[in-house]
Amino acid sequence: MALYARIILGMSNSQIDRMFDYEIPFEMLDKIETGMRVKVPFGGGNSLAEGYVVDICDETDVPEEKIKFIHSIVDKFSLLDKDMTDMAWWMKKRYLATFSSCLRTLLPAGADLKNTVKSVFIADKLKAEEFIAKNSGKPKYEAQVKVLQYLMEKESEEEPALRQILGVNVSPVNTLEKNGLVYFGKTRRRRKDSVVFAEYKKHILNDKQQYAFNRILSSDNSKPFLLFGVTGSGKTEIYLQFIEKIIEEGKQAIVLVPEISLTPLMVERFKGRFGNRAAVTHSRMSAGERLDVFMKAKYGEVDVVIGARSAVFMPFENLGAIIIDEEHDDSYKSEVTPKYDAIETAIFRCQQMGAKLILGSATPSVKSYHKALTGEYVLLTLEKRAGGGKLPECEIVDMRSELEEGNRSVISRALYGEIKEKLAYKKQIMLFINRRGASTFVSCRKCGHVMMCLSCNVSYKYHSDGNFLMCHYCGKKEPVPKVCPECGSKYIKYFGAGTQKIEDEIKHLFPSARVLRMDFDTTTGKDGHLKILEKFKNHEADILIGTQMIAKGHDFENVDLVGLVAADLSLNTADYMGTEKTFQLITQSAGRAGRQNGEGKVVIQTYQPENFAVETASKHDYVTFFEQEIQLRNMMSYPPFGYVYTLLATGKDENRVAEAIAVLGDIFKRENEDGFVILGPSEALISKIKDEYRFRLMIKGNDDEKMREYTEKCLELFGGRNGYRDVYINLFMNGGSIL
DNA sequence: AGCACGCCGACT
DNA sequence: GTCGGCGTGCTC
Repeated sequence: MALYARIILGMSNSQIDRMFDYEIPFEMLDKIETGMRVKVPFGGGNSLAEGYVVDICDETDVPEEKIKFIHSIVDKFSLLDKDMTDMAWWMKKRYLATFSSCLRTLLPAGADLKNTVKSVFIADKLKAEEFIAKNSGKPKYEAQVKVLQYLMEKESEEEPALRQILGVNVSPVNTLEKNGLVYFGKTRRRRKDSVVFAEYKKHILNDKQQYAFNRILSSDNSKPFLLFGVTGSGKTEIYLQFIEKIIEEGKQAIVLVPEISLTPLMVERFKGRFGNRAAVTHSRMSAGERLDVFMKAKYGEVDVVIGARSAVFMPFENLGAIIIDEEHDDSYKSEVTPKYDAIETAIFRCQQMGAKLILGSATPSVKSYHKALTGEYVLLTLEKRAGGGKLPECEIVDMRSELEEGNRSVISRALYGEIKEKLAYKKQIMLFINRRGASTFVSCRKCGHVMMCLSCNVSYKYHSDGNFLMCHYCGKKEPVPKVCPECGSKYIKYFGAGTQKIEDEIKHLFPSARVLRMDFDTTTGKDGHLKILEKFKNHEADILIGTQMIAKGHDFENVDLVGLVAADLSLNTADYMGTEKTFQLITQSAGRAGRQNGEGKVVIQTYQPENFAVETASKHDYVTFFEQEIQLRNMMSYPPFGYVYTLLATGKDENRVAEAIAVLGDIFKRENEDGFVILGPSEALISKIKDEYRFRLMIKGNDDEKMREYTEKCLELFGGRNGYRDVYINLFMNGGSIL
C-alpha cells in the first residue's frame, strides 16, 4: 500500500493555497516526517516547487494517474509539529491569509539555510577500544587516539568543533574514517552561546507583587491575566519568579517584549537569572542564529525564549506560559500579511497548550483593559512603584497662548526655563517630537502650491541637514526649489516642526549645550540607536532629541527633565487610536524623568490642553482616561464596539485598479445580508505610492466574527474569477484608518 | 506562481 | 502556411 504526503506549496500569494497529495517514494518512507519541507514536481512543466508536509496518510481521493512522486526532502529535521500547523490554520482563518503565508510567518527566516553540519560518529566501540589500547603512548597515533577517546565519551561531535576542542587537524580524523573507526554524517548545527552574564539576583516580592504572583500560579489557565502596574512597580520580577516555577514544572516559557526594548539590560536580567537555559531572538541576529534558537526551543535545549513579536511562534513542545510585556505596544501587530496580532496569537497558543498568559503594562490598551473589566481577562493591579519612588511632576503648557503672547519659537518659555535650570545643575534632558525631518511640508506663499512627490502624491518633507526635500514614502530626494514650480514666485515657506528643526532651535537657544538627535535618519547603521543611547547614558551629551523611539524602555539615571514638544501630534491623525496613543506617549515619556531620585519634571507642550488624554496623562490617571475613552468609543462605534475593515487595491495601471475595486465593491454590496455599512469604493487619500495607484473600500459593522466570514466569502468570489492578476488586494482588519 | 494550451494577427 | 503574442485555466 502506498503512502501519500499532503503538501502545502510554499509559493507566495497564490491561488493554489490548498493541499496537494504526492506519493512518497520507497526510499523516503523512513525519512519523511510531517513538518518537513520537500521539493515536488508541479504543474505541466513539472518544475520543482517547495512545499511543507502537513500530513502523511495511506489514502487519497486523487485519481491515480494524476499522482506524482515527491522529488526530494529539504530538511533533515522536522520544523513543525501538529500544534504548529494547527496554529497556521487558525491564523489563516483569523487573518484571511493564505496557509502558506501563515506557515512562512511562523517559521524563522533562517529556515531555508543549511541547518546541518558535518559531524564525526564513532563507528565501532570495540574496535576503537582496541585501537586505543594498542596505540596510546605512541607519538605517531597521538592525535587519532585523542579523537577516539573523546568520541568514546560523546558518541559524536561536529567536525569543526571536534578539531577545535582537541587541537588536531583534518588528517587524523580522515585516517580514522578511512580505516572504518569513525564515520561522517550530518547533525543539526548548534552555535555557541558563550557570553557569561552576571547573576541577576532574586528580589523579595512585596505584598502586592506576592498577591498577583499567587493568583497567577493558582489559576486554572483559562483566562489571560492583565498585570496593570506603573513603570517601576516590579512586573519584571514577577515574570522572572513565575518563569522559575514554570521551569520547575518541566515546562517552558516565551517572553515577548517590544522590539525597541530588547536592550542589553533586558537580556541581562533574563540571562542573569536563567543562564544558558534562556535564549534571545531579535531582528539584528542573523537568520541562522534565529533558526538556531527556534530549533533549540523545539528540541528542549532552552526553557525560556525572549524576543519581539515573532517569538510567539517558538515551537516549545511543553509550553507553560507566555508573557507579553508592554502589551499595549504597536509592535505586537504585524503590518505584513498575515497581519497577525501577537496577543491574539498568544491566546490561541496558550489555549492550545494549556499554558498561562500574562499581559503586562503601565498603560494597557483600551481593548485589553476593557476585556479585563468585562471578565475576559483577570485584572491584577500593582499600584505603587516597588522601590517607593514617586512619579514626576507634569506641567501642561498651552502653546496657543504662547503664540498670542509673542513667542513664535517651538520651545515655550516654561520649557526654556526648565532646560536652562537643568543644564545649570548638570542634569540631562530629553525632548520628544513624534516626527522626523525639519518641516512637515513646503509650500509657495503666493499660490499655495505644496511641493509633492510625483511618485507618491504626498507632500515632501524638508530636511535641513543637507538642505533637501525627501519623500517619506519612497525615499526620493530633491533639492529645494528656488522658485515655485507652479507660479515662479520666490516665496517658499516651511510649515510644521520635526526633530531637525528642534535641534536647530535648541542649538540656537543653548549654544554651549551638547545635543544628540535620534530618529530614523540618524540610526540607519547597525545598532545605530544603541550607540546614540550609550553616548547619552555616558553623559557625552546634555540634551537628547528624538521621536518616540527614545520614549520606550530605556533608563537614564541623570535625566531630570522630559519635554514633549508637540504632545498632541498623534491626536490629530484620522485614527481612532489617536487619543490612546497620546496618553501612552505622554505616560511613557514622563516615565523617563527622575527614574532615580524622584525629582523628575515633565513639560507637555500642546495646542489642546483641555484634551482629556493630555490632562489625565499629566496626572498619571489611567482609569479616568479609560472611562472617558471607552464612552467615546461606544458613542462612535469604534473598537471594541464597532469595526472597520479596509480593502486596499493597488497596481501600476490606474484603470485596472479602479475596475478591480469596483468589481469587488459590487460583490460586497451583493453579498451584504447583515446590513454592514459599505463606504466607497473610492480613491485612497494617498492616491499613489511608489507609482502604484491606490483605491479602497471600507466595511463597517459591529460583529467582528460575521464581518470576517462575509469578507472571506467576498474575497473568495473575487479571487475565484482569477481576473485581476495585476491588482493586489490588501485587507486591513485592525480598524485603523488606511490613508 | 509558473506553465501549457489555444486562439489570433503578421511574417518568411 | 507557421511563429509567437498574451488571455485563460490548471496544477496532486
